[in-house]
Amino acid sequence: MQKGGSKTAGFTNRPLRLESGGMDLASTLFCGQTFAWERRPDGAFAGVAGGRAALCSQEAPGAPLLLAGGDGAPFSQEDRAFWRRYFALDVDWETLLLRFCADENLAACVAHARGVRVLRQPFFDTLLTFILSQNNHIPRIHGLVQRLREGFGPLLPGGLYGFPAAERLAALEVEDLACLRAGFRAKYLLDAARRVASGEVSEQGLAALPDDEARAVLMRIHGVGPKVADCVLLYGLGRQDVVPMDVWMKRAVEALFGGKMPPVAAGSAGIAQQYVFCWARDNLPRGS
DNA sequence: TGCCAGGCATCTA
DNA sequence: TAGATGCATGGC
Repeated sequence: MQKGGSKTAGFTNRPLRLESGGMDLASTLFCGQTFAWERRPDGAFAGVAGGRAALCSQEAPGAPLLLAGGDGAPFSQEDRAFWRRYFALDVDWETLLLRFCADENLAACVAHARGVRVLRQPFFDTLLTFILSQNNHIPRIHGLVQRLREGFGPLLPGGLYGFPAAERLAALEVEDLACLRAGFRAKYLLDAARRVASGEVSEQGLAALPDDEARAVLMRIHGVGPKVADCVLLYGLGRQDVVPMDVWMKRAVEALFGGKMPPVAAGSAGIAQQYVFCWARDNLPRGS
């Protein structure tokens, strides 16, 4: 993105500047917690969240974020509040990281990925994404999410497609999703959409429940097990004390901590796991 | 060309 | 109730 006014195709309005609080934008967007962003040739990142599209760039890790929207209008206060919340810019990360660094091994993970932040993603977007992630490669998850958005999501200003609404998906049949090439996951998407569209599962309802009960409600959805439920709780509902243990995290925890995580500050175990994950992905050989 | 992926549902003993 | 197996597809 060019300074002083984005001219990147489709994103034409005046950039919104947000202090990043030490965030490394590229690491954050590509550490495996979201599949809704793509890097453009000019180095900026185009992505969608909650029915909004944005082009986001950063001069260097830790520098302010510059966001451009696609409708040509200035960002509203509501937009500003949305993106600040999405990027978790209201969190005191330095204090949190200091707490993590009380443990020697976890400190090594934090040092490896200090600029990674846990995003606050929209609930339904996150649910769809992690249903698609099961038993899948990260590159393929990207492709599935992209086909889902482009096939069934709304066209947003800037030329990107948002995630489809639950009501839109709920009206479809499995055959309608054949274009996704999602395999057995297609019926899981529809079951999730129908339960959300009917109100049986809602962000507000889950927010009112303790972790265990919220997890149980999510696992009523066909295709949602403990791992997907925990990822939705962590990334989509801001339950930062849940601990999603995927393969790489498990390997890293075994390699670093002898099979169990060190004690971390209450309310932040999930975030600590994200740092462990980044370390594992970059330090452990595939298939180990 | 074959293995296997950031799981889960279903079957079977 | 725990362990084994199948699932669709495509990256590597």
